[in-house]
Amino acid sequence: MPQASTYHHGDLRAACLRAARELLEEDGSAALSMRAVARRAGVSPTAPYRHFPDREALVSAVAAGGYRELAGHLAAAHPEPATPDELAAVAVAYVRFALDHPALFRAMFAEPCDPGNEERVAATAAVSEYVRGIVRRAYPDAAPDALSTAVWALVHGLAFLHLDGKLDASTADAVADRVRAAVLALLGAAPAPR
Amino acid sequence: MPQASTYHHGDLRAACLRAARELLEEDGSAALSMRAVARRAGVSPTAPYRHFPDREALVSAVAAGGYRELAGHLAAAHPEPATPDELAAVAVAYVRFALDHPALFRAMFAEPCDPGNEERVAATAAVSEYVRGIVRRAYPDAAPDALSTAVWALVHGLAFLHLDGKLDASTADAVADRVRAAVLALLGAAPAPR
DNA sequence: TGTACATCAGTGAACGCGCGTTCACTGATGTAC
DNA sequence: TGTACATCAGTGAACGCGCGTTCACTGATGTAC
Repeated sequence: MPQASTYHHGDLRAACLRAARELLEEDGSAALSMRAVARRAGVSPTAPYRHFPDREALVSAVAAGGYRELAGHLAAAHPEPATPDELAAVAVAYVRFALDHPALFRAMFAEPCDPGNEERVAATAAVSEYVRGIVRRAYPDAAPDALSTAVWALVHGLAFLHLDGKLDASTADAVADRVRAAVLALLGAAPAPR
Repeated sequence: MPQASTYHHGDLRAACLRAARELLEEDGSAALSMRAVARRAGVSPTAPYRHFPDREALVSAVAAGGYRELAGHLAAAHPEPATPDELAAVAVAYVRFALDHPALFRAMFAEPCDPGNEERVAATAAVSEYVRGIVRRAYPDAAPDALSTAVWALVHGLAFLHLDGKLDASTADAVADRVRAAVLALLGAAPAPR
């Protein structure tokens, strides 16, 4: 590292993404800026333009990474949820992810999103497919579109209401209990768990 | 209007709120700025500071107005929803409001919101109380907290998923159908409609 | 193996922008006598 | 009714900021002969 020729960074693209993530983690209400990312990556303000045509592209790439991470996090909560209880555990994980990474979550969902960015569109579709898969397995007899849309919206709404301070998010336990209770209130009596 | 002494505006506070609303309606992804509001109100950039101590105060006031408007819009959809169908109609109205006033809706829910603003806190509480009241009336035997949280989250999630382009919002009918189907999928078989 | 040269990935100065907010000010209004 | 004066609601210049993006550039790398 000392005498390393520092002029060519080596992997600035990855470094930018890492820097962006760090900035989002540090300031939960930060909006990403090219300059801040460059600064954090230790590089001139314009260097990132070698790797991202514009700000939108950077944000989309960060968001896409976030979707993948979220998917992993959900799968870790329960690989194949089938009962309402197991679905509730996945719901808790979704909301937890949002609260643990608020700025990232906002970048993923609340920034006006460029539908032309393929990576991003694909990553969003993957999340939506994942939810649909879960719901279909758990409720094979229900209308899959309506029910999976509803489940995603329910969980997503819980995430944002907590994130935006409309529901108290001060302790993790209280959040988890509330999310579980909400999911069970609607799903506990829902169409024929297998 | 010609010879009116224009120096003293008369009711600049209200004019600022009106201007802010107009700006939000015109650019669905606009973030409010003091200067833009002043410009729109036809007044010097600093005049609004006579009426709002800072930007946050202006935004909160606008948001509070939005909550009241939303409440009226929901009540207009159905004054006393009791069946799942009637609840679905209110849900459609909620999502419709979000899509018809995207920037306002974001200002209401997605801006990091100052919990010190009493007007705003009260207006939020009113929305939440309204939902609770509806749910309690429709499902008197259910746990009211869990169920009303769930219903609000479901509807709120539907609103944001459409708003942020994760669900197709290109035609009003498709949105209404999807919202209705989602609500009925979860509520149709839910605890004992009265 | 050595050299010429194209390519690539950075730099740094500069552009023009809009913003929130402060400050000293001034024109209009209303109240007390 | 008329006048002096306090108060109020505006103005306009200025501050310092960070931003996205462009441009001409330069240092490092790798390839062809």
